[in-house]
Amino acid sequence: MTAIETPEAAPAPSPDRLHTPVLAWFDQHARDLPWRRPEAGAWGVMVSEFMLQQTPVSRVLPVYEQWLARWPRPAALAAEAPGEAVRAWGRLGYPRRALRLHGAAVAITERHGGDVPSDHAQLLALPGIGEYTAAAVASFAYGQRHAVLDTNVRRVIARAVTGVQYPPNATTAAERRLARALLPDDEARAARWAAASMELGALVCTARNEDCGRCPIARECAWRLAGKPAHEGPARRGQTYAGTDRQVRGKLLAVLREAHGPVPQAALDAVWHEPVQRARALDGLVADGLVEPLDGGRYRLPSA
DNA sequence: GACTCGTGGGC
DNA sequence: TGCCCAAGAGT
Repeated sequence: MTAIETPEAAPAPSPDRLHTPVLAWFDQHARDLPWRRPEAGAWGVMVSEFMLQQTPVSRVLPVYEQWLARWPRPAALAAEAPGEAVRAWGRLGYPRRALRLHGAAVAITERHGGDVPSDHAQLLALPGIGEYTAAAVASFAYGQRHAVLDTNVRRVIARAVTGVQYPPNATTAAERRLARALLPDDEARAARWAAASMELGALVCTARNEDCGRCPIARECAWRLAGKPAHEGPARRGQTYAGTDRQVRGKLLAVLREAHGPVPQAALDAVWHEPVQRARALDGLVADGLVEPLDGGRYRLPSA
């Protein structure tokens, strides 16, 4: 019978064949980021993780430095008005993160004696900390063994192991299982692997224009061995922005951030022409606790 | 699960 | 130039 050459899925590489090259690559190419230095401590790691949610490193760097200089410990931030956190957040985006980081600092001060907890469940219970951030802090700050599944790691696993270009839209149980199975047994090595696989996704195995020529596991990569087939299925949801409530909220909050005191309604009305959407956006900011209404139609960042 | 929630830079 | 993306969390 005639053998027909059909594209066949490459076998998934064993974990050991991935760990050593990726860890060696990380030794040589890891960026020197301030939150990776020993003096950052768990608080520095935690602050960086909040800021890095959906935000590029280059934009986080300056804000991170100012933040840690001003609030070197959770208790220092907890003693401030939440509006100060929102103001210091600047233009990082998603300002509810600032509010949650402040709330987490308050909770750490009240419940944990001012020290960032090392326990995964206690981290997860803090505002603004979800599955990823809890694992990241426990792993990066405390050297624990956790699957740290961020967008970079998910993409690396999707390609190197599963053999597809992109991971699913939302994290699946299968991905969690796979990530756990890939974790080195040794705790310190597992923590190192978490950081290394994330860095590989950030620097080499990027969403677009991946650089397989610099990839330490190119020879093991199931996706590359399969001929790098294009992503199948529905396109991932694009994020529209222009004209949305988010844009209006951003404009409103920018005015309040830059004003050091109550702002009259008229100053807010000036940033968006359409009154219904403008009012809805402002209501949303108030409901979120990002804006505090005062008497006389004035507004300011939250004082408490 | 589907949506919302900012901002800016790279291609 | 527009579109895509960036260390997610909460509802």
